[in-house]
Amino acid sequence: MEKQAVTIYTVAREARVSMATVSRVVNGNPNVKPETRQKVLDVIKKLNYRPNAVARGLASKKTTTVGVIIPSVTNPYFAELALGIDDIATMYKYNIILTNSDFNDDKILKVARGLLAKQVDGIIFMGHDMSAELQQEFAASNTPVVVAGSIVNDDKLATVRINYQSAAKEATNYLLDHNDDRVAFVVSSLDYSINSKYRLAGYKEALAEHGIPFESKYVIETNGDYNRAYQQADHLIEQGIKAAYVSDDDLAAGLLNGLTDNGVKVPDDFEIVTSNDTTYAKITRPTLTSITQPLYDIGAISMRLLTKMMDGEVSDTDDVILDHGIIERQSTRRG
Amino acid sequence: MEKQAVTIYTVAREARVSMATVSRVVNGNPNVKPETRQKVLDVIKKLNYRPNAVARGLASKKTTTVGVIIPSVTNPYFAELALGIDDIATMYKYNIILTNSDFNDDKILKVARGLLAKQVDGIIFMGHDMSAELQQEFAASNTPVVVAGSIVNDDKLATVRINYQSAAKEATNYLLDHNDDRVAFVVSSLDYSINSKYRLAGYKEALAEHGIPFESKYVIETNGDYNRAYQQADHLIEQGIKAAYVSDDDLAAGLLNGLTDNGVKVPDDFEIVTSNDTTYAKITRPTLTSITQPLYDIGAISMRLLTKMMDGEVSDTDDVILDHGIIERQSTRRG
DNA sequence: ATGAAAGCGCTAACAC
DNA sequence: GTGTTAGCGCTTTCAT
Repeated sequence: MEKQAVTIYTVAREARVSMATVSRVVNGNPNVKPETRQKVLDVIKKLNYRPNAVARGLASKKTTTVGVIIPSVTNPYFAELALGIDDIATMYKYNIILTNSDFNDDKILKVARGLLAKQVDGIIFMGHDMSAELQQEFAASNTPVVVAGSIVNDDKLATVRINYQSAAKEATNYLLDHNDDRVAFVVSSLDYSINSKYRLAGYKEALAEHGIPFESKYVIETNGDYNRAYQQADHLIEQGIKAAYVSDDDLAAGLLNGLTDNGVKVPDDFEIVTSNDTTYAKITRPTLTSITQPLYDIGAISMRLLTKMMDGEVSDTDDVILDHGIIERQSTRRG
Repeated sequence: MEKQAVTIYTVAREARVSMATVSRVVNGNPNVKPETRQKVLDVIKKLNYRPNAVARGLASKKTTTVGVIIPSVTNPYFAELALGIDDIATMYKYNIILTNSDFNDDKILKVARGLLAKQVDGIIFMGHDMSAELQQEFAASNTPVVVAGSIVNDDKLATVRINYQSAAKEATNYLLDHNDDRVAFVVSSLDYSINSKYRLAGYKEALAEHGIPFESKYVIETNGDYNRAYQQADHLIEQGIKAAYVSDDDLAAGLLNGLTDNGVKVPDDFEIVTSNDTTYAKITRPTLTSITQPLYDIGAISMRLLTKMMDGEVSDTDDVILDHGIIERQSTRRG
């Protein structure tokens, strides 16, 4: 079991210096005479010495590791956010402990505690709302946390995102402008404040601007992913719905395919605008008109913000709101 | 900076026992009198004590963390493998350090070294081949490694996968049986032995069985992902190709959409069989006929095998070969 | 059943 | 510029 046969001490002896000097060399501390440094470097190479990050973490109280809580790696929205997170983390030499939360509060709490036990230097949280226990856990830990790509029920946490309310409003308006007066609001769940509070408000604003009364039967909760949305397609048809603003590309793809497979022509007989402009929006046929948002950047900026917080460079936790837009594709009619 | 104000020592003093006893309680060691255990438990709860995993890792030389090297989280093939890995890891109480490798050898080497420095107990490697340095790094570390969902140029490593050669052969035969005598072999890169050695061999076998000579112009390397395959569609058309066996769903989706957008009817004028049966194969229209393989299980079994290796329960590293099949969808003609 | 004490491999004062 | 010396918070013999 001599997994770590060669330690800083071995190197020190072999190079005839103290372990402190070896430590300085390894950490790039300038207070080392060039010759000494070279001598140590030679021994390190010769012995193939590798610093033990665990020991270092214990001594320095920094693990250069951040925890990332993600609902699902198979959802392209979160996967694309993760890409930006990962790149910046790599750039700043942080490792990432990635934990799937499945949108399950119990699991989230468990993984969060695990992350804290591992002494991560910071946490990126992806997900739509937090249990009271989780909020408390984060607050008590005084470990920096940033919420990426969502807005949650805890305004003490920094978030990096777009303005979901105005995005939803614009998407709905776009549909309403096409003389679709029966526009549905399709979301995974109204339990998330991002949907029930912000997107829904945007949807209602657009309705109001067009003088169309809000009808709750046009609010659809899929309570699931692609397949659930697929199955609900005929339900929407029965309701006489002619268009939909959808909160997630996964759902939009499901709805689209469900409609198509039921003989409904998109966009001629039904229009769809989705929210995240992920690969799903480009792979489907017809392609999906979508809110555009800089997914990669949201991830990247979240991570960058976190590095600043971990370095104590930033105290205020103002939200970072990025610009969004809308891109017209084939799931909506022109003009 | 009293991040860890309460340590095992704090608990010990408060409970009027030694830290050894607290350690026993925390670790479920039976050699503790019930009353003592309860007393300690009470103090732990009262102080909200949480064991420091870093200190524990240093003392025990086990981090209960495994490293996962993944080419890309946004590729559904790897994302679906990751799902199985994650579930079993959670079940066995391991955390996962997830590192994106982008199929880049330098980056892979760096992340692998980072993982080893962090003293991970084991590594799951996803990717198609390994540099000599990486192989050496793994060999020298005596950290258990299992390769998930591929076959690589290092037969000392345990792998969990399907038989790629016979899968490719069956897919090609399926196409050839439809009287498509101009069947292309489309892969990302022949630099990977999974493609150049195994899948290509299967493709050639099928050709031989049908008495069709192998022509290298029917071998297409995309050197890229969805978009690259999309762009190559017209090139395939020009070559007079009528069908294709594709090594990755990402590429198959790109090819399909490229063909469709160029006015080529799939499956009437062109047939496609893809390899991984991921969500992509179900989301496209037409849907994609595909080799089927238990992606989730491959991930899960890889992780389970790794736990056994980490526990020293297993020494031999025989490959685990799972069954594959083929599912007919809309990208091929019936009969 | 419990405690004392010696590390695990490293960082970080502090001294010279 | 370099060495000495305490820890970091925990596990793990070894006694008792």
